[in-house]
Amino acid sequence: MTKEHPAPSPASKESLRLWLRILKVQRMVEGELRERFRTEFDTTLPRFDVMSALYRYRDGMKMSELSRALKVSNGNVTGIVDRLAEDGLALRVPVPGDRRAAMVRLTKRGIEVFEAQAAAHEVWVHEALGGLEGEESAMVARMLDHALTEGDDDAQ
Amino acid sequence: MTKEHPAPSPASKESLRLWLRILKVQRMVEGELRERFRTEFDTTLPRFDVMSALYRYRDGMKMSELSRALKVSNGNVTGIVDRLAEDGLALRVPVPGDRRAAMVRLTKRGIEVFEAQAAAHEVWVHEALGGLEGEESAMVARMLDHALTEGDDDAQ
DNA sequence: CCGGAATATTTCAAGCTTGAAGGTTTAAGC
DNA sequence: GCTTAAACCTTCAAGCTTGAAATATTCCGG
Repeated sequence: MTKEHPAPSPASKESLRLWLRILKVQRMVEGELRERFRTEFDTTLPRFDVMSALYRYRDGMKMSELSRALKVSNGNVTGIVDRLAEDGLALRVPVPGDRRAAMVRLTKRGIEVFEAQAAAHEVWVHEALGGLEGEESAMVARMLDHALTEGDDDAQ
Repeated sequence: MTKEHPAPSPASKESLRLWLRILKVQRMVEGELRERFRTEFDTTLPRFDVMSALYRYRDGMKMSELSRALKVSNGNVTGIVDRLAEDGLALRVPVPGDRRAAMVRLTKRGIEVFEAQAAAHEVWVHEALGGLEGEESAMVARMLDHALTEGDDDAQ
């Protein structure tokens, strides 16, 4: 019996399989969340992400801080904040000592709206990912972190 | 079936943490891949995805099959295939018995180009996710699958 | 054969995303 | 003080994405 394994199935194949799995889960969950946010709150995931950051930093963030925190481009944040401001959920406040910068913060209504959305979001995520028991869930999270320790330079 | 509801530190928090971890890995890897595809092949991930499907189905796919396989909207595929066709990488072929439908397939050059891209893609993914040894990688993949068995109806 | 339902695809508006370019304002070196 | 660099933000073009509406074609019951 010749033990002739076809193509030594290199480690890169295993990584590829993992990557496709991650992508599949991500797309499925994100699709679910997008649909829910759209129909139940008439909003989008990017808006929720921005509001989430602003909720954590109640005193406000500069546009640049926001884009760094969310790891999206500068120009991207501009448009999203524009729309949040139009809807009265966020607000641009001039920075006293610096006429270039602007602080962004949630309005009172923005805070209320976000809290409702965040509660629903947590439930939705759990519904989508509930297939893992607490211990497994934590383990997967840990291993995922470990997966990109190589080549990752700004862990958070 | 397994309906637990621990009050203090609910399981949903654990799911949320896992979700954020998945998102972080996905964004990091996808960002890396996008940058590489852009600079080294002057293409995009969505284009690569479409070509990948067409490479698997050498005889061609209908637009609707394509959008179902990639799990993206109908209208989405139209634009991507348009651009691939403009670049001479893909081709629309009329279906004999049905004047509504069109088969899409890679051109000879499309096949060559895709093979080069796919080889690089595999390496890039491994570089990005290489932090896990083969066995761990397989385990995470398995658990991720399990994570959404609840509520998942079209596994593939 | 006719008319409506189903299928296949495109078009469209709105929003997200990036990378690059532009415009201000501030900081730093000399 | 002046000049140059840096920091901050916006604008822009191109592409992706969705959901909904519009076309076109085929299928099917009667």
